[in-house]
Amino acid sequence: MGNRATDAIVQTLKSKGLRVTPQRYAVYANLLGRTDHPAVDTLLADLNRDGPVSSQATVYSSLQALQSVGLVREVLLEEGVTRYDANVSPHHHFRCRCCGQIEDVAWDIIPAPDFGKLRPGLTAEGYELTVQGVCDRCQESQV
Amino acid sequence: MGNRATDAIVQTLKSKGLRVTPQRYAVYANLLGRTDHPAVDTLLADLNRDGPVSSQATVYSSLQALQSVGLVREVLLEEGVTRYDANVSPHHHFRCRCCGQIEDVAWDIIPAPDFGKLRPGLTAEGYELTVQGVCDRCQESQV
DNA sequence: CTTTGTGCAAACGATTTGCAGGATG
DNA sequence: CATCCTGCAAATCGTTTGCACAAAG
Repeated sequence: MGNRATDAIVQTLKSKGLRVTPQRYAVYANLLGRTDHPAVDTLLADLNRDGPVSSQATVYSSLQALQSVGLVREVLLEEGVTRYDANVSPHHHFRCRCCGQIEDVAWDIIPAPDFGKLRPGLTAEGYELTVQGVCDRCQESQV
Repeated sequence: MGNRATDAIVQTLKSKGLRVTPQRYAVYANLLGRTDHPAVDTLLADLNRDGPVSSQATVYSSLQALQSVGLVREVLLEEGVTRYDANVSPHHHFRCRCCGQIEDVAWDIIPAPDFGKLRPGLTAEGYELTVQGVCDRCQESQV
């Protein structure tokens, strides 16, 4: 196809020193196109929906490669599963306690923490907020 | 021994409708006595330091029972491990990126989030901040 | 052509489960 | 004494690893 978006992804991967393979490309492109921070099994199923694209082990290794160059980050909000996010700019997360769905929350929902209140000796480097609640879909089905 | 602290723990367990067993008591008492939010293997090793007190499966089931009545909560800050916390009053967490150590952070390090900035449809019920950084011990050993 | 990635299957570690015997209320 | 808990071992689930073959630069 050679369209702009495709090229941009290829360039990004190359600029980070990653070899561009169909599998790695597919993982990154898929993650960029969604904001629900999928776990590996979800991601893999989506990739292979129309014919085989990648294997489980390769998805794990692709994610590790992408993560090591800062194109992808892990999101830990659920027991037993690691989710992945291609949005590496700072943001918070909302998690629905019914369906487990996760979505992004604007960075300015809180001001910067007052790190002066940390115990002396601790050096803060970053922070992230997790909001728990109920999403609209679950709210309806509950009533 | 029948001292005050012991009785208080027994009363707490009973008041929540939990049967008081030596194993369950040991798990809860141990968690109450520490603030490092141990994982199950750590907790189990500590319990059985001086002779056998409980088994792995029982620790898991005790934690589940304690959690279901709100005496204990899970803490998810690390890949692959679930940690447990007997401090159920609201507080945030600090995690050292070097040693993985976790400690509590005062609730008032941030003001309440501006939930008006959430996407319409989301109902917030709670929130929690995670601060990442380096602890004093790691800072020294790094230099 | 040299290096790195892929994919299969086996290995692994944390957690869960089935079940027989034992303790609790 | 009926109910629930314990502990062992086997099962499960997400993730990692070893290795032979294939692809990328």
